[in-house]
This record gives sequence, structure tokens and C-alpha cells, in this order.
Amino acid sequence: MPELPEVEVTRRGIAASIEGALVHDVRLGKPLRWPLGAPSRALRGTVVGPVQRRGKYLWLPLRAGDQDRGGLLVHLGMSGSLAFEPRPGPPGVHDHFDLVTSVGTLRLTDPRRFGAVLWSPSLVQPPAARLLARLGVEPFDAAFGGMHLWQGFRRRRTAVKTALLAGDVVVGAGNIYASEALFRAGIDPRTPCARLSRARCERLADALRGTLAEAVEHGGSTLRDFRDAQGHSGSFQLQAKVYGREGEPCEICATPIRRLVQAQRSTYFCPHCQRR
DNA sequence: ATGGGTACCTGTCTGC
DNA sequence: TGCAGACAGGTACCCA
Repeated sequence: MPELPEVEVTRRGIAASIEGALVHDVRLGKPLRWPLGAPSRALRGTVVGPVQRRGKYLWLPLRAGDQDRGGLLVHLGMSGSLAFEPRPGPPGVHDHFDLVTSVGTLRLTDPRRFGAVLWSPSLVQPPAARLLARLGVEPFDAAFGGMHLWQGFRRRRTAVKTALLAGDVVVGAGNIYASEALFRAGIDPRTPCARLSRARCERLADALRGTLAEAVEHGGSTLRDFRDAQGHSGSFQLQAKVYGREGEPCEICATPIRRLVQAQRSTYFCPHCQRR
């Protein structure tokens, strides 16, 4: 599910409810990707600080009085969503983590359990630091632009779609938004990174930012699982120009959209509008 | 160093 | 109707 827009929509959705909440307890369901890494008694009595996002991770800082108590690093994996429930019902079969607080419960629902919640003493110490170390720049940072992409890509031979997914040059694009951004930029997803000119990197940087920003405005994409913190679906999938549209006519030129497989993932593109 | 394949897990849809 | 197989928004890890 969740690429940068879905994670950002989630962050905004939970922030107002959970910030300042007093943690009463933690409930764990079936195991997620990693163990929590802290006994629940260590979390009780802490207060949740401002929720941050880094790439597709969320960070919930915890304090007790003036003491820093680290925080929770949350990843939604492929099928996860977080909901804030003022009066939660009993957990369902796919509800694998509850943060029970004074004002309600933050609940992670994740059928495939590729998601994770883990405690870390800070973002710059393990285990969080280890997971964040390989992440590229944020697409909405001033440091990101065509120049950054060009420098990150110029010694790479892999296909540009695969490199966007890898997230070590720029974070945020997953399988949907990588295809969509490349369509907007008019770049064939199979193009080797090193072949992209400065000018095309500029176009790609703009396209990526534009696509992600628009997706956030639409509440993200809901293919099946994704829900925001209030349980609403996103609608960006209705704006998608190529993703999931194999065989349908391109909006620009009416050529049928094609699907191919790169690194075991589907890529969608217009063979006429997108050039190497 | 880079790049590819595999693994994790469950649900849904398609075609026979 | 049943069942096998493909596919689904991510990414850490192992190997060449």
C-alpha cells in the first residue's frame, strides 16, 4: 500500500489526536516484521510528541516529564494502515498493534504483516538509525531537484524505474508513483539512469514532486487496504494515468498502455509518450 | 559497490 | 464449485 503520500496522509490524520496523549499500555497481536524491542512497561506513562515522517516511516517521539524516552518507528509495509480510535472495539484478526492512551487507541491493521513497529532510543541510534541510514533525500526538501537526481543517477546502469523504487537517491516513490512520475516526465521506465540528461532529470524531479503532492491532496491511493486515520479511502488511484491501466488508451495519444515487469514488480507506461 | 533474486504473509481474482 | 496460480502499495538480506 503505502508510499510517501499515504504515509503523509496518515501522519496528518493521527497527529492532532495522538500528540500529547498519555500512553497507558501496548497490545501486540501476531508478530510483525520485527519485535517491538522494548517491554510495554517502558512505554507506560510516556507522552507522545510531534509525529514525524521520514521516507515511508513514521516516528512517534515519547517523553516522560523532561526525560527523553526514545520513540516508536512505524512502517506500514504493503498492507498496513493506522487508525486512531477514541473508543476502540476489540481487535480484529488483522489488528496487530495497539497503542492504548488516555484519549484513545492508535491501532495498526496489517493483513500481510510486512509492517513494523519498533522502539528506538532515538532516530540517530540503532535500531532506527540502521533502517533510515540508506534512505535518500526527501522529495520536498530544498536539497532535492534535477541536479540531485542527475548526480545520484549518473553512475548507475539500472533502469530508472528500479532506481526510483530503491529509494536511496530520493525517497517516497513506490510502485504506483514511480510509474506515474515517469509518465509525467515522458521518460521510458527502462532507460538506464546514466543516460538521463540534466534537463530530463529536472523534468523527472518536477514530475515526482508534482505527482506526490497531488496524491497527498487526494488522500493517497486506495487499491484495496489503505485507509487514513479516520478510516477513509484515498482517491488518487482515479487520477492515475498509467498505473493499473494496461491496454487502456493513453490520455495523451491513445496508444494502449503497456505493462512490463522490472525487478519482479509491474511497471506501466505509454510506449509512445515515454522515450528513452 | 552494484545489482539481482528471495523471503516475509494473507487476501483476491482469474482461468481451467 | 473447487482449486491452482498469479498478483498485490515494501524492503532487508544474501549472493554473484
